[in-house]
Amino acid sequence: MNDATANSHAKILEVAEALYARRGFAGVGMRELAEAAGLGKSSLFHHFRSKVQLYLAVVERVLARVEERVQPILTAHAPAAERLDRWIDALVDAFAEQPASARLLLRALFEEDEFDAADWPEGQAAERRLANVLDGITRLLQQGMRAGEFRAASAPHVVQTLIGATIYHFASGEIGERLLGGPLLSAEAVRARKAEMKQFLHYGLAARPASSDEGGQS
Amino acid sequence: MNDATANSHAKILEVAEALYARRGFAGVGMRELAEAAGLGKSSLFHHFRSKVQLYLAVVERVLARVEERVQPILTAHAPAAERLDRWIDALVDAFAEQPASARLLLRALFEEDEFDAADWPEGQAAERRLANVLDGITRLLQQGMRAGEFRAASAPHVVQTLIGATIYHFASGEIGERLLGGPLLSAEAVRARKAEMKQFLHYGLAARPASSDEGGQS
DNA sequence: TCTGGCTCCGACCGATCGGTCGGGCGGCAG
DNA sequence: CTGCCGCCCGACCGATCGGTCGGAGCCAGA
Repeated sequence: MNDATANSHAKILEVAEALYARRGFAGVGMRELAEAAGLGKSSLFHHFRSKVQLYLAVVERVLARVEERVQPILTAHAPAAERLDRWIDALVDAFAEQPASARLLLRALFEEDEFDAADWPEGQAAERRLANVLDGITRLLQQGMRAGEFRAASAPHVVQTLIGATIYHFASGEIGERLLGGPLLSAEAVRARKAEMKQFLHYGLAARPASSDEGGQS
Repeated sequence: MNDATANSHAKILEVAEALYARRGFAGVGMRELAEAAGLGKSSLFHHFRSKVQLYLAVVERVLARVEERVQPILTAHAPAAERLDRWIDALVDAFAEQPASARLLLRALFEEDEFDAADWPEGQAAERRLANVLDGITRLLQQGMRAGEFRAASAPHVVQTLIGATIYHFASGEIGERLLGGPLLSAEAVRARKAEMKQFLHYGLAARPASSDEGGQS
């Protein structure tokens, strides 16, 4: 694979990521995509066997970037609670730097059955990456619960909310800014988001049972 | 409009909501939709002028259901903090009862430019509903801040996270259940979610700056 | 200079897209 | 019974869909 090939390949992925993030898999045609990449439509099929393969490659690339940021933290030498803090930092950073990723990922998570079972012979690469990330954070939670750092009952709940809120936040675009009354991506906003997430984390994971209203009020 | 017409109309909207929620606007064709509704394709165009109009009608119906649940609470006689609690309850209930709504709404929020500016002459009904809901919660926040019930700086942030996390949660389907290790929609899960959201709310809006980790632990 | 292998392209394929058209059918007012 | 009107349909339209094919241009090794 020489430079020209690699360049076209990368250019296609780049352009495709932007377009798929904006209008989704079904909403973007190969013609439009080719034109945006400065190629003929046939050339796309030289680099990727089919539209589905191209889309999966795009999703996989996004997940790979996230994984690369987030996964090394899991094995660090530190208490689970601190690793979880850093994990959140990394996740927020990853999305803040490339907000299109958040949109694409949000769509992709809900498009599973947009072409399910079909073609897609061994496109599991993307799925494997997603499973890696989810399994990683799940294991981290279990470690924290075993070590008594987290409240067992609500840990998955809290992290689920955390991930959802983060992805949603950076994907929300103008709607989010309208409610927020300010920019989503300024350095300050990113810092504020990290702080908010960590507060939520510590509150949700470490606080006393606090299950609504019964509690051991002796 | 006699009964038969009304029935077809409603049936179409119902079927369309389910399909659009699963595969998005561009992913569902009028043929498929007609077949699912038990009609000929031409008949769809008798009830709705175009595909875009049908889609907007579906989105508007979803937003109307949410608005209907959520809006009356704003004018109740109660402290802002309590109204916000009830607002969250209503939002969670609305999505929990019809989880397809959450998916559709999540997609719709990010599909604005899927057909932007185009056809769509006066389809603002959906947009108006959305603006109503967002303005309503924004006003409630302002009331709470003026009354000193909320911390002014972070209120919009917190509510943005709240809405995002709630929609994401109920839209997340199997991916969410995988991370959670259990069902999303059981009565217990819904209760737990409400509790979690309210905790987050009170912590985020009312607590002291709460710089992470000091705490009274002697 | 010839040759094999790449990257790329224009032209073309059958299928499907959103949308239109003319008419069939049934109930209801006259 | 007749005429009209609202609901529905099959057949059809041009445009676009994802994908294929044969070859043009180019560079490397002989």
